[in-house]
Amino acid sequence: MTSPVTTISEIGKHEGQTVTIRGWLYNLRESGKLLFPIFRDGSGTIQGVVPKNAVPPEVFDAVKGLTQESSVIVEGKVRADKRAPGGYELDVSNVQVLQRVSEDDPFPISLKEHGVDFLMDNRHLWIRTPRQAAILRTRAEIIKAARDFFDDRGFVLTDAPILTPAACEGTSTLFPVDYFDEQAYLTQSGQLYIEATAMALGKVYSFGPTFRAEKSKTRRHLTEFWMVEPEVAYATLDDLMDLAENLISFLVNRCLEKRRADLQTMGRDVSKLEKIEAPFPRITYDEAVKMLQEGHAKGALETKFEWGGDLGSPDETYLSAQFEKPVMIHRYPAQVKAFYMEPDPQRAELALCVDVLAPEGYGEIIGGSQRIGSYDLLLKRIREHGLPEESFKWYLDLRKYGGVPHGGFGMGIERAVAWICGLEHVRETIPFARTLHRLYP
RNA sequence: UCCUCAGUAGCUCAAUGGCAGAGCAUCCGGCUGUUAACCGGAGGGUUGUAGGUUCGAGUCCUACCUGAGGAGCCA
Repeated sequence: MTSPVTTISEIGKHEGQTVTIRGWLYNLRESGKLLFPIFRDGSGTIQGVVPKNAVPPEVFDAVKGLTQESSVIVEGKVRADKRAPGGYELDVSNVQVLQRVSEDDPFPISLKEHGVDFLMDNRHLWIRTPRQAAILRTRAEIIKAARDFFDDRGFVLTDAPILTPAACEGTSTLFPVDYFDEQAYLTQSGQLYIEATAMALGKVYSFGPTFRAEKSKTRRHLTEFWMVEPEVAYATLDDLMDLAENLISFLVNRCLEKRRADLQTMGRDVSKLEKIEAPFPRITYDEAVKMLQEGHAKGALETKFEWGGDLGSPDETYLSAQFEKPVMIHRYPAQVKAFYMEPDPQRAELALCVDVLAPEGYGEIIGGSQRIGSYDLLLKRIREHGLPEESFKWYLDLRKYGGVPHGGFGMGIERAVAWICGLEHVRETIPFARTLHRLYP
């Protein structure tokens, strides 16, 4: 085949020309002496047309009865057709079958419905389907957009180690690993390390995987997930909220601009995304408590929320349902938050922190805070939380040598993707999800 | 760890305590505009595992295994 190779997503540029597509057979419809193979190549799908009286007999025979997901190189003429979902069809002139899938062991993912367990056992094949491919392309777009956002604003990428000697926040469960003669753990946040790089470089961010051995079984949890974590020297809580809302607006706008067709493939209601523009509503924890208590009085919430506790999942869902945009809740009681958060100078019982809740019940996608600047207060908090002082010696050094106000936040990529794509579960947002009961494939 | 639900053909699901079934997939045949194509035919089963109740168990009981959704915790 001598015609130029192109991708299905670019095929409209070749209308009237003969081109070569390299991909797989997605589906085949036969109507006697007329065959309709649908090809996919990773960039999209296109229907081919193979009339028996218009092609060499060997081409017709190669397509007739061809099995789903057989790999093929196809040559044909691109023709605009109103009947085609993508606007174009391929009048096939030549086909080379690289590997024919056996009828004895057909491709397991049919075009009909399947259950979660079966699909996750076959995740390595499930990702070939148009919907999953659209999700993975959108995830890639969101990651690229997040990096563009920070790179273009003077942030330096400083990735944190994945193997760590101790917990970043004493509470969550860690995955232990043997590290020669020592015990190491997989990181659960890069935050403490990027506080160090922020003191070196000013504005920094990390992007990488994090691991939490929590026995959580919900649509929002993975044991291995990816975070983008910016950290900024001299930043205040208001600076962080500005940064968070601008980041999220940027990500959503990029997807609307570049991945609109994929969002439609997923069935996403894009009108809801089009409302996502900074600024976002900002409410204090005190105001959130008031709203939750009103919600309970109206019967929308089962339990009455009392000041002082952390927000539960139903509470977050209720609060986010009151707004069309993500809502930023700030100044939680210090007692329910991490040891490193700066107290509010106005009210010492509050922490200068913020959680960003995505709309439509997707829950917390960002959590951040101003960090403690004082050496003495940080040491006091480490002792209060019963953390091993020796492990945090380097972290305390950051306050000993030129401590400054600073802060940052972490955004969970999978939750952000799940919300933007409108998915039921975060397991579809990552190529190979790791959950409580799943380590295969 | 706790609560709830589920497990029957390769897949998705039916079956009042009384002969284990359908659609899709596969195979055979038909069809020149199909859109999860359609039409006709065929093959395909240790009903998650181990016990128990019963004349008789896919169905009822007990334990266990596996998975899902949720709580807690979190991004």
